[in-house]
Amino acid sequence: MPPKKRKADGEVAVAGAARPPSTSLLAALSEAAARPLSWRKVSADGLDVDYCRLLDGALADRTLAALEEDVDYFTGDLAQVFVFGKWHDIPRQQCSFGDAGLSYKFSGRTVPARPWPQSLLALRAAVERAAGTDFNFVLVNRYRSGADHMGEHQDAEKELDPAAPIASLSLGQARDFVFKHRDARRPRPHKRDIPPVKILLEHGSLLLMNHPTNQVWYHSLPARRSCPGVRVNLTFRRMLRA
DNA sequence: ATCCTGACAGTATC
DNA sequence: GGATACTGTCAGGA
Repeated sequence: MPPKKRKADGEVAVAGAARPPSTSLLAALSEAAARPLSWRKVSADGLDVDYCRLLDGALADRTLAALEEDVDYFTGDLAQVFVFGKWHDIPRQQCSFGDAGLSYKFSGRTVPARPWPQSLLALRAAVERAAGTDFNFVLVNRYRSGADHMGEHQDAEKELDPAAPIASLSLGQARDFVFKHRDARRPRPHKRDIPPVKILLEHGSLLLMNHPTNQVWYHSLPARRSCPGVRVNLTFRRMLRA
C-alpha cells in the first residue's frame, strides 16, 4: 500500500470533533490501534520486518509520560551483567512485565515478570491489535542518553514462541536500530560480506520482527552521541509456558 | 569527533 | 563432552 505522508497522522486525529482533554489514555490508544496503519516492509536474506507509526506525536508523548510515571526499573543484581570475567552495570535501564508465572533468562539469571500496570495493559492491547498477535510478556528498556545502548544479540530464547513476531514500540528519542546477518559477524575464514540493515526507530513507531529474522540476524542499538534524549522501548513477546 | 571492529573469560547450554 | 553462545568495554583504525 502507498506510504502516507507523515504529517497526516497528527492532523487526522485533530480533524474530527474536538476531544475533551479528559479522554483516557486507554481510549486514545484503543482508537489509535483501530486506525488503518501504513506499514513499510523491510526484507533481506532471512530478514522480515514491518515498520509503522502506531502513535502520533501527541499520543506518543502521553504514553511516554504515563510510562515514566508507572514503570520502575530494576536495581541491584538485576541491573548488572557478567561479561568476559567482569560485572558491569548494564548500559541502560531495564525491567519486565508479564502474565502470572512467566519469567525470562537474561545473562544467566531468571528474571521474574512483574504484573502489568494499567498503562501497559492498554498499550499491550493496542500493539496486539496492530500486530495481529497476542503477547504475554514485555521487556522494557530505557536509554537515558545517547551513550546508553544495547549490544548485538538475538531474541531467540528457547522459551519464546518462534512463530510469533516480536513487537517493538519506541517512545522518545529516535535511535538507529541495526540488524547484522549472523554470517557477517563470523570470524574471517567464513565471514560473508552482507551489509547491515539500519532502521531509524521514531517516537511512537512500531517494529515487527517476523520469523525467521531472529534466528538469522542479530540486532543492536548502538550508542549515538548526537541523540542525547531519553528513549523508552518495549518489546512485546509471546512466551511459551514451561 | 564519531563510528565500527576485534580482542577480551568464564559460565551455561546443546 | 567438545563446540558454540552469550554479554559490555576498551583500544585502535577508518
